[in-house]
Amino acid sequence: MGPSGANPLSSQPSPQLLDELSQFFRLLSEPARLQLLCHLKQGPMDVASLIEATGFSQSHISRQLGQLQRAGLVGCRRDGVRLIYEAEDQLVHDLCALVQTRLKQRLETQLRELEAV
Amino acid sequence: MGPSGANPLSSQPSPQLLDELSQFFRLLSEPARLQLLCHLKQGPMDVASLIEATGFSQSHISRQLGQLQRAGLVGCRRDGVRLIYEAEDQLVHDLCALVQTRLKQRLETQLRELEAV
DNA sequence: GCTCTTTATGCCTGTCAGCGCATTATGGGC
DNA sequence: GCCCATAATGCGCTGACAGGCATAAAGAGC
Repeated sequence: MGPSGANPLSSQPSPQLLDELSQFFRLLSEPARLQLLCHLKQGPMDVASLIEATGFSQSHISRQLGQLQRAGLVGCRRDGVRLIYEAEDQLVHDLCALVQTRLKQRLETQLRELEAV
Repeated sequence: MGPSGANPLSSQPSPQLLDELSQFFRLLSEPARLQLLCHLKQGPMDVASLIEATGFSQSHISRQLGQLQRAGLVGCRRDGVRLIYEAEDQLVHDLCALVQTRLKQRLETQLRELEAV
């Protein structure tokens, strides 16, 4: 492909794209949010359960869920007086799996190098 | 699979894993680092070129490259007096491509919803 | 309508990391 | 050996954001 190829990341991506990508990754860079996503992956949960499961304050949970919702990673519906949140995107799980595999490989490599000495 | 299944992300991941995952994503949550990675994807580059390409200070570039190197995302070799850095991991590109596809889908969905009104 | 529960938000503080400047350390070339 | 170019680090400033507390908003049930 040429120097101005259409393939997005082959040439230098625009600052906007860089920003959006980094903002997305930023969402996943916080253990608390990742934890919420992991809990929601088990199935829809109401806020009270998330508070109990994580130990965070209600305001904190609410803010983090708000961020995740604005990014489209979670959705919510009402059940009576409660809000039931649920994960809406398989992508996060896939990303985590990829990264986890890599972390594992890296550790194994380091282990082998240690043994080689 | 059972409640304590071996499949890592199906049950609740350990705090350590959560931390490592989030730390990895944190690396990608900074436009400057993402930009460096994108430049290096084009091929190995020396630091001076990276400084010129990005406009960041030498100290900043050095620090960011240090972080990326410790994470194994870039490597470097000497060429005379200069250090030539290069991307060492395809994973970042794959992750960015996945996220970019999702961002695109999301925008298209929003567009359709607007048109539907 | 009012009340009570649940969720969202305003405010505050502490912490952390980006970023540049100035300096030090490192390593090639003479 | 010394000098010079290049990269790394100490320092300080600043902005962003996590996180809790207190309060406001929203909505179900009466």
